[in-house]
Amino acid sequence: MQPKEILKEHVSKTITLTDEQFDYFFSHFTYKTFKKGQTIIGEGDKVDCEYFVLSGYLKSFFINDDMKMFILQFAMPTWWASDYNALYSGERATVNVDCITDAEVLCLTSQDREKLCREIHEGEHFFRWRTNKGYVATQKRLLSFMNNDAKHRYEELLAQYPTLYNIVPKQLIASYLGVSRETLSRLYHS
Amino acid sequence: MQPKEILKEHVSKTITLTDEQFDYFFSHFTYKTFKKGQTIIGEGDKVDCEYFVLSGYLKSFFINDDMKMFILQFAMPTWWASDYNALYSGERATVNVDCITDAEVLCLTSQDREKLCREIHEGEHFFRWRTNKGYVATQKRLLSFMNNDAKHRYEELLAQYPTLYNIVPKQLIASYLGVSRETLSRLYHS
DNA sequence: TTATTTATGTGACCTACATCACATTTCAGG
DNA sequence: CCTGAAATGTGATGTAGGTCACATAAATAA
Repeated sequence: MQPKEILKEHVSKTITLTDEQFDYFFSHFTYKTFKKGQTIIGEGDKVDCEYFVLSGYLKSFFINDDMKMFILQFAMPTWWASDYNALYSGERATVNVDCITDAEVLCLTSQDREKLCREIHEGEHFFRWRTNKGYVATQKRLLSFMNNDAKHRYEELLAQYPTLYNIVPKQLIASYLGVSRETLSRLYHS
Repeated sequence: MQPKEILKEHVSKTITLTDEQFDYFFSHFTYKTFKKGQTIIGEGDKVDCEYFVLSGYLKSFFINDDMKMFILQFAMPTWWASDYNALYSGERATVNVDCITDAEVLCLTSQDREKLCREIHEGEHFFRWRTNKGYVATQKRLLSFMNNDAKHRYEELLAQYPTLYNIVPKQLIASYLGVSRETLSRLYHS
């Protein structure tokens, strides 16, 4: 399937655009490819894009002072990724985004997103709903963090995204769950 | 300050509306008062409103199977509160909202919010940005949960919201931080 | 293929925080 | 102003999960 079709199908789940409107919408995106391991957003960068994943897997993550990594999100096809704090506030990136596998993405600059939101009311609607879904999902994850132990969170993750298990190194799964890789290893060998 | 002025000042930080537009916007809100301890949204309720706090303090929280409480958010004046999952999905409430103190709020039904978003482009813009801020804040809190220990999170909370310390029972602060009340007590007596 | 890194498994031990028990203080209602 | 009910403090003890150390396996480069 073509990038344009993938995006169209995704957007159509929330809003209805005429073909002309969608052509215009799509014209603001730039197609890019990245290699496995490549950095898309690095800490300290100026952030001006968000990324719509066409193929492959990204991760957005934070590195603390002890060089320990915490994964905020895995991004799979039709998901969006960026450092949304930096993107909306204009501050430098504190969150990194890089490629777990080779990946194809569509880039949308913050400027163009705001332009599209201004020019196409439905576009603004789309981005409101997308953000809202992200908000609710993050809140659920926060609750799960407070409420459940590591084993429970591990099972939850696998139930929700079975594909991750085969594609993503266990280290990264551990970083997502907020446990050490040793603990994760013990969890699923029991 | 009047409810209308409080909301206007709040909304003006993100968007510009003419007086007529704002009058129309405001006409969709309903003023309500609640007593300390009163439930605004209870688990299992049908949720059709979100609440803009004019005065007082609310909390939104989740109760797990062991009857343990987890606080998602304290809502203070000019903050919004609801069960946003239930509100957007139409499902029953899993998150409760109640009053820590006597409170005045403005209620906006989900229907009216969507109506306003449809009729006033700037309105949609406002709600998109508000949600985005919530999203980023929740993501930061999630990171803090993974990264920092209870003491660090405690100091972070007090630095950000010093007023909470005097108004909100320590139990609730503990529930927000995700530690037992005993542990919290030990943290700040050392 | 082999060499060299990088990911994973597993034991021993440590620590932050939970839980339970009970004392003490604070507060709201009569 | 008293009185019972919450809220808070504090000790003793348990446990999930961290950290360190090293073995093994898998992936990537040469």
